[in-house]
Amino acid sequence: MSRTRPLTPELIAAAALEVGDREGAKAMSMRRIAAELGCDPMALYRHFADRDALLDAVADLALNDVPDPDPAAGWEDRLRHLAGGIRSAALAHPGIAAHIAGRPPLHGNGRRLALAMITALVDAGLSPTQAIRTAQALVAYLSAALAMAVRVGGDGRDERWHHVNRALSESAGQPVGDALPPTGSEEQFSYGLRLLLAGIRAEAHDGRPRQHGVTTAGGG
Amino acid sequence: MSRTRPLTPELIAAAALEVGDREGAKAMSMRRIAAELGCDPMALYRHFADRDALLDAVADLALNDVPDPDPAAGWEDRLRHLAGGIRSAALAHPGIAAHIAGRPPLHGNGRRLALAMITALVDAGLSPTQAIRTAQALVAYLSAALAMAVRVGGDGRDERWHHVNRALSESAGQPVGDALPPTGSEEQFSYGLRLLLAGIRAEAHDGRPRQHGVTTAGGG
DNA sequence: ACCTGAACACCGTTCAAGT
DNA sequence: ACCTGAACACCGTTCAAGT
Repeated sequence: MSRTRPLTPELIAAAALEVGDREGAKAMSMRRIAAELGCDPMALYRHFADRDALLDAVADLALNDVPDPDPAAGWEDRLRHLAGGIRSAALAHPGIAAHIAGRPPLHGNGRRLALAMITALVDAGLSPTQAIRTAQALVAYLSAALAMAVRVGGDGRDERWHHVNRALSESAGQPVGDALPPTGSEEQFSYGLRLLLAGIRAEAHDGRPRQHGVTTAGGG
Repeated sequence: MSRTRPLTPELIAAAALEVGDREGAKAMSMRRIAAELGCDPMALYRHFADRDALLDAVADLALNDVPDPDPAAGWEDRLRHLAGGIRSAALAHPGIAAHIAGRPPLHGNGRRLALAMITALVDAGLSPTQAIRTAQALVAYLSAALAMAVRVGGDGRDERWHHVNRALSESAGQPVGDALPPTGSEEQFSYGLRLLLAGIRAEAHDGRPRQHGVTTAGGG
């Protein structure tokens, strides 16, 4: 296509993302991406060490759309907005969602968002060390929850998580049926996030002079 | 090797797990597994619909070693033992850990362990619906945390998560350095689990007549 | 010196040919 | 009827040959 411009990492990542959005995660092959750009597959290796490095860049590009949280908002709201924004990005680019997942937020947007999380956690009252550990736990949860969400909602080909709900609810002694929000839903996602936020509140109160009670005052 | 026996799903899964343990996740190809068994690659398709189905069986086999928790123990200890057991299984079979991760616990050991989780959560005071939603959140956290742990500890080839700690702690304003337990460590894993357990306690108390206080009485 | 593309060593899976 | 393996349509990456 754009054989005029001189082929930057950004151009390559954008082409790869488009291929992924259009044809799914495993269509993002070096050969397929090169074809999209109208260049030799080997030309990509001049800008990325290997396929893994290229996918890092694609995952980061997909996070461009996630805004920084409003600094005036409370720490819980900021974390919720970050999580929601990352969820939206993952659902907007299901092809790359699994990669957003597993990759360490070393550069660019990943780093930006991880730092925003840590800032919010420090504001919650955690020490820097606690904040980083907590951010890692949050990233872990987000990763897998979004991978599940995309699998289920993506193109409908993986309904197996729905079966889990059904099978488990039967075995649990009570037929829960449709009362249970489907795996990958916004509601299921927020539920897990709420558990973590409650845990963070507890952690924050532990290291400080005891507040007057366990409360949800800061929450939304 | 064992060309005598008639090639069951179990035999195939065992051979695949051995290949994965010995040569890593991406060595578990249909062709390589067939070679290990001394049979035609196509013979595997008589027992599994496709590679994905075979890997489901391998992931489940890897969970054979995870024991049921002591039913006499408190619900928190049971959850901790389940999480610890799954962590051990993942570290014992790093080749398959990423697959233990993403797969719905529909059958066999996955289902067994998911039910044990749900039972513990119901004993914690959650409704069946809450218990299932919480179990999904726990599975999400376990998945990604173990995938990280294996990536870092596996064969040393992915140290990037360590760099995250270093980079983030610098940016967070304070050099945290070695005070921070490494990503993938037992300590980091337990920290995230602790956050979730605290969240579960809060959730359990919400729906019921208020206990006399927030306590860790049931914990270890 | 830089770039290219043929070649290497693989894949998962289909399907027609063998027993 | 059952099983086999050649063949199809791909991979990521190396490396020697071209400009």
